[in-house]
Amino acid sequence: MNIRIHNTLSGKKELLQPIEEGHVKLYVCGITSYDYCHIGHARSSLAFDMVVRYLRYRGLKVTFVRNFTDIDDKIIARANEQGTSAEELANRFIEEFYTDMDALGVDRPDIEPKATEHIPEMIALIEELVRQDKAYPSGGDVYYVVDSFPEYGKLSGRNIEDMKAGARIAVNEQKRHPMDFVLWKSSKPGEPKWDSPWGPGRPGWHIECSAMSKKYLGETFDIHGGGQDLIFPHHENEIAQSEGANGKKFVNMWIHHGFVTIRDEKMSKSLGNFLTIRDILNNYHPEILRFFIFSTHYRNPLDFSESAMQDATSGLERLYECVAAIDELNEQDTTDHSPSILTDKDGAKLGQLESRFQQAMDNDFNTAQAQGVFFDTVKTLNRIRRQLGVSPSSSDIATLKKSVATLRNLAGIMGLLTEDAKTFLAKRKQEMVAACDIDVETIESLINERIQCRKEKNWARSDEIRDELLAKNIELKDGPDGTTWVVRTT
RNA sequence: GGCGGCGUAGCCAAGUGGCUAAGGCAGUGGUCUGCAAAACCAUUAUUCAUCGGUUCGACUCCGAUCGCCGCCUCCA
Repeated sequence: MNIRIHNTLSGKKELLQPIEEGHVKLYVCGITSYDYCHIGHARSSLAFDMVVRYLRYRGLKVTFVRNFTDIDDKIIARANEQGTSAEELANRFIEEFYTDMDALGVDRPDIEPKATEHIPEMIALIEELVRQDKAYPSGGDVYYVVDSFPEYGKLSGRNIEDMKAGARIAVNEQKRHPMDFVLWKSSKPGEPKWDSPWGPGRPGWHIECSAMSKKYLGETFDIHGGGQDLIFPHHENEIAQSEGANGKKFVNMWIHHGFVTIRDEKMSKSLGNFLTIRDILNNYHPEILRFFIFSTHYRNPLDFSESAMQDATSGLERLYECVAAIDELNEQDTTDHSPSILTDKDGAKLGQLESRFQQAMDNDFNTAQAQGVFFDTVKTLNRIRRQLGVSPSSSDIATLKKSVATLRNLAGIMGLLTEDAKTFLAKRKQEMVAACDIDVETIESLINERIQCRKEKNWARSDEIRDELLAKNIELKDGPDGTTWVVRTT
């Protein structure tokens, strides 16, 4: 096995070599639960869902931990706005998160720890840092001594002096050094609080991941992931905390995915270009969103637009059309006597489907390239299917069916082609007809009228019917087995 | 200002120094069709932002320039 992953720490692709043979330990930073999830969260969940599925498909055992940040300033502020408790608000949006994840078909991680359920572990870690003089209490808060960790900045490629020069850090009287960051925050009246050796308060944001990853995956583990915006300061601070306290390397490989943009700008509420997962799923099938997200490599920015989603729709339908057509081939109609029409080249192409897929995915989970392999295969399958005679060779049919089974299996790693193809297409068609100004009965009666006209060679009326339907976005297709119709998508 | 990334056909998007620069959408020609559509076949980048350098050989490595984006404050 030769899985190579881009490691943010080194800036290079490195061979995945789990510390424990055959067992990958993965920690991903989950959501802060104070609002509905947006399409960027969807990308994160889907990317790591794909990573885990692929590693398991490759025969590795994966322990996947993804946390919930269920206590922090934003949660407290939002709870106050809504006249509710931080706990109630956080739990409500965790439920909403699960609703979205289930709709997207994202598998649950093995362990989903919540920050509020690991306060003792965090306090223990902070105490250890204080004991080693790598942290100091100050006015009820506890701060990390950035100067105690010479490698501070190694993940994000910056150094303490440069950052001080950046001067975007507000001066805080409590801190000895402006880059020192908070491990424990004293609570103001009315805020949620836990007892600690430094008085009542709550944990700082970064400490939870250090504490929980240590508890569930150990002091050193294989992969830590998240969005690119977490590199600094979140992950940088996690490294400082964990390596400072444990005296060991924290994480071997760091995976960071890119952003989703809208009109080439990062989504933000102030710009009003903010789209939630449920906004998208109201208009698009979850597999279309998955197809779109996996059409670009996970580290690249991904620009959301209606037209990009339309492309994704066309692409996914093309895959499903191919699968549906081959599903429909009847093995009863075959004969062992007919010669195979497969060329050596066709056979080779189909035979290489899985290895080409693996080659793409082994190379830093290149889903875009893997999708290319799917389409390449579909092209071959379509061509062969089209060339089949009335009584095709049973071995050819078997080859087609086997290829489709493989295709489905591999696409399933990205959560694609998971539905029955015929059902998927029929459902799509139904939804689209609903959006048209015409019903199925009318369409079919017009088609029947047209069939009659065509028999009588009344082309004028025949074309008139076709144009009439086309005006309502219904497109007719005259095939050897009669006339079928589709809803036009433009 | 510091750090990181990106710039490949009309659009989207792969490309792990050397074999034909994947694939999708759109376009064009053909097969099919009464004519179409769909499907299938063929075709569409002598060239990878620009300029230099390393090399027998660079889209791929190095440097500079231009343009775009992100992080440096909560952020997927």
